[in-house]
Amino acid sequence: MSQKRETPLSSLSLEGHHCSVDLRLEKLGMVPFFQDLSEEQLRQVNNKFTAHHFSNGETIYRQGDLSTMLRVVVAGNVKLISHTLKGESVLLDMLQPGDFFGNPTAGSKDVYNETAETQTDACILSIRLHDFRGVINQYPTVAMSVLDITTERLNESRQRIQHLSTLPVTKRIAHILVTLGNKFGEENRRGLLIQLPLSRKDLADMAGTSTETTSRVMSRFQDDDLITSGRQWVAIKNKPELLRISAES
Amino acid sequence: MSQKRETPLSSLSLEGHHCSVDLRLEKLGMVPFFQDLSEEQLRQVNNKFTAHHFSNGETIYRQGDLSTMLRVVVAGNVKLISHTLKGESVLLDMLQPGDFFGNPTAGSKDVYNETAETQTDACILSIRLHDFRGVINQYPTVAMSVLDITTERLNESRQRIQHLSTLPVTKRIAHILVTLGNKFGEENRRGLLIQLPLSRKDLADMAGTSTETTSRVMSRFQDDDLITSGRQWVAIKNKPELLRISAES
DNA sequence: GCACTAAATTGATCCAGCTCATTTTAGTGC
DNA sequence: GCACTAAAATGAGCTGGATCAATTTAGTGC
Repeated sequence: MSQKRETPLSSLSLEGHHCSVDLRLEKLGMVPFFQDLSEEQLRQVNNKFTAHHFSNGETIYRQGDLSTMLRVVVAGNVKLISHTLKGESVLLDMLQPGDFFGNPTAGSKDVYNETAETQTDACILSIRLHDFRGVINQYPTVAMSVLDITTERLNESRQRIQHLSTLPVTKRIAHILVTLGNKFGEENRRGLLIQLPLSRKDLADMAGTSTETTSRVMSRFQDDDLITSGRQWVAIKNKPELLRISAES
Repeated sequence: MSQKRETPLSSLSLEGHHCSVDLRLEKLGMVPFFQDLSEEQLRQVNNKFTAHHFSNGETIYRQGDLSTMLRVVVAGNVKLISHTLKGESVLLDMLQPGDFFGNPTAGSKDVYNETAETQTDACILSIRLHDFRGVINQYPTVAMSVLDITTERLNESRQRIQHLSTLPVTKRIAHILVTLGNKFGEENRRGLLIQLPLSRKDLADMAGTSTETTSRVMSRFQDDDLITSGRQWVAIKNKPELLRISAES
């Protein structure tokens, strides 16, 4: 494990055995919507889940696949991407341990309308939708919690619509950086490092713009000493100023 | 009621008394997420609701107001608008009888992050969030149904993000027209009339573009005989072609 | 039928951001 | 330390759609 690493990102180096039954129960209790369950209840729910390890860059499911499972990130990061007919991609969400993904209420004929791809090595739990529906029916607090999270995501999504409709690229990117900093940031000698492989392309797909434009904006931010960045990583040096930029009229 | 009406839109002409207790119970059973309840259960739930009549153009609540109620459209149309700092508006959703709005899981300190405004005369039912939470806990099928609808809205919202990020204005507008046609369309001698006051500004706020551009696009569609339109109304004459335009590569 | 008004249209100009093409560089493996 | 490669940066030119300004028109009230 003494290979030279220049990236400031800490590697997960998740081995297969890290994604085992042992880890599951412990982690499942950390998932927001299972937090209110008792140990016994948790153990029951846990039995319905299976764990899988994915390497960096693997596809978990593809847009258009039949939606049969609900999944939960236990370790690592997952990105949800929606692909256009002509191959452009839109990055819908970046997930963290504890986040669920897949359609919680899909019927037997529904398909995923996005592709899920690991952004690091990752450990993912899956439960069959049928079983999850059972859990929801049995534990109202779980249902409430899932509804909570989904509503929150809807609100975020609507905010993004607003930004795409009304803000110029610079502000959109500034806002995205601040959001990512809040969600994935880790204080560090370089500043607030976004602990996540994050390319210009990823940012562009989040901001709804081209990589070139993203690169130009990032260069400007770097010149103004608001960020530092290298390949696939970004650290925020001046969050207040970025926030100001994203919100100024 | 024999006033001259040139608009092809049928007016609701909803009087106050149309929005009364009498109407409530009947309508409440039509709301998707109460469909599975028995008559007795429905009556109980019904007691928690209060009915209000709003005239065309009234504001039901404002972005930033404390979120205390969940609301359901019984009659008429409601639009959800998000306002920018500098007064631009984004039309988030157009609601129909049966649709709920307001934040179903808001905590005691949450605020609405959009403004709700009637687009016609309207009858609206309200339930206190606390009471609604009770209903959800008591009836898992209601919780499931609300989750269902919220998930569906999230998916729609994400599709819109994709369109804003990747499609040119013409295709976005074509797609919006088809969607509105499917949701609010009524066959008519003019074609598929969108039964809803719908200005160029409304369309522009949905498509994330300017009224002028929207007007130009609509003029082109009219020249190509895809639509007919007047003030605040649009009828679709060739849906297949609009659909083709919205999806072509 | 006529006058009135807000909605819609149309015109002209401009620029933010896209596209295409090329060069530079950060990070890795050896 | 050096070579290699994919990511990032940069340049130049072009265009979709915004903006500003003026005109037309649909629908209503009288």
